[in-house]
Amino acid sequence: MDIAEVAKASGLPASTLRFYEEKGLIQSSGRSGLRRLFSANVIERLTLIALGRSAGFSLDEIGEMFTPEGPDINRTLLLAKADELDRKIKELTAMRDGLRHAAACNAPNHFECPKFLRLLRVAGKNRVRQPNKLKDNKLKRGAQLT
Amino acid sequence: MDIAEVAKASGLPASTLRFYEEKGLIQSSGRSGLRRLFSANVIERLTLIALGRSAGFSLDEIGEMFTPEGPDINRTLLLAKADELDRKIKELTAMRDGLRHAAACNAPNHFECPKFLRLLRVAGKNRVRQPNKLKDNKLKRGAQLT
DNA sequence: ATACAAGTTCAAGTCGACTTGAAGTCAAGC
DNA sequence: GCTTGACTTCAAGTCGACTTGAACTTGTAT
Repeated sequence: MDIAEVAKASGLPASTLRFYEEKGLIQSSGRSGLRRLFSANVIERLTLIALGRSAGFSLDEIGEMFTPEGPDINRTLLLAKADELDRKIKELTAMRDGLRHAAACNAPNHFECPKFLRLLRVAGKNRVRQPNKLKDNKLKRGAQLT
Repeated sequence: MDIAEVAKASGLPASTLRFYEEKGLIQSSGRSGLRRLFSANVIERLTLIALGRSAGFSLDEIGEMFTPEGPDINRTLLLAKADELDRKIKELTAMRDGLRHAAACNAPNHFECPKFLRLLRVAGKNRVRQPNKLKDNKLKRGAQLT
């Protein structure tokens, strides 16, 4: 298949496919002149990648999942991610309930409402993006598995 | 309080506090020379912001929530976000089950396993980041409320 | 009075996942 | 034989949420 066919079949723009190839997530089976040729199984691979993305994996993590030979899967990583999802689900559930409560509650100040305060405690655990400084720090990916 | 106290109390770096002020999310109550002075209620405000972030709001959305006068809350937006969380929770749950299954299942190829295929369908709905092109498009924020 | 730690501003950098643009290559149809 | 349109490469741009750096000012302790 040429890149346009893959694009159509996968729903991804050609630019993304080139980008994924460059990152080593997929590979083209050859060239016809300059043009990439893909074998049909790249579609499966892309589906797996989409799955990974929507489960919250980064492209690098997904890259690590495909074992050196063949598109197999790192079970440990999978289970770790499942546990992570479990935690996130719990948090989001509390968050959702909290939001609904906040919308309904008419305490003059939400900080006086015990339900709201409980919500804040949950929210606190769920911090988003800040560790920018540990860069060449090495443990980054290892740390969460301890 | 000066910025260092707020930083310590909130757990946020001073740079973030300045950034939030510039974005209009918090305000300093005055200056002592050059230095910002904050009143204690900025902590509540920051807590609310943290809450919003961890519920998945962008800083701009959070900005919209604080009604012009006083740190009150836009209930419609809150409920809409709660519904959104509901959807995400369902997806993540399916995803988590799917991951656990994928780790356990030893079909030679996951694409032959009906459970896995069902998972893929769910994953498909949960697309991450691509609409970069609708920029001056106007409806962006309005669209999700229709 | 002077040092200096801690504040300030403003511009630029970072991170991940792509997208966009410019400039070039090439197979196929007229 | 020449245009055309789909492909190619490579560099640079984008988006959100901050962080970092350089150059500067100031309150406080000595």
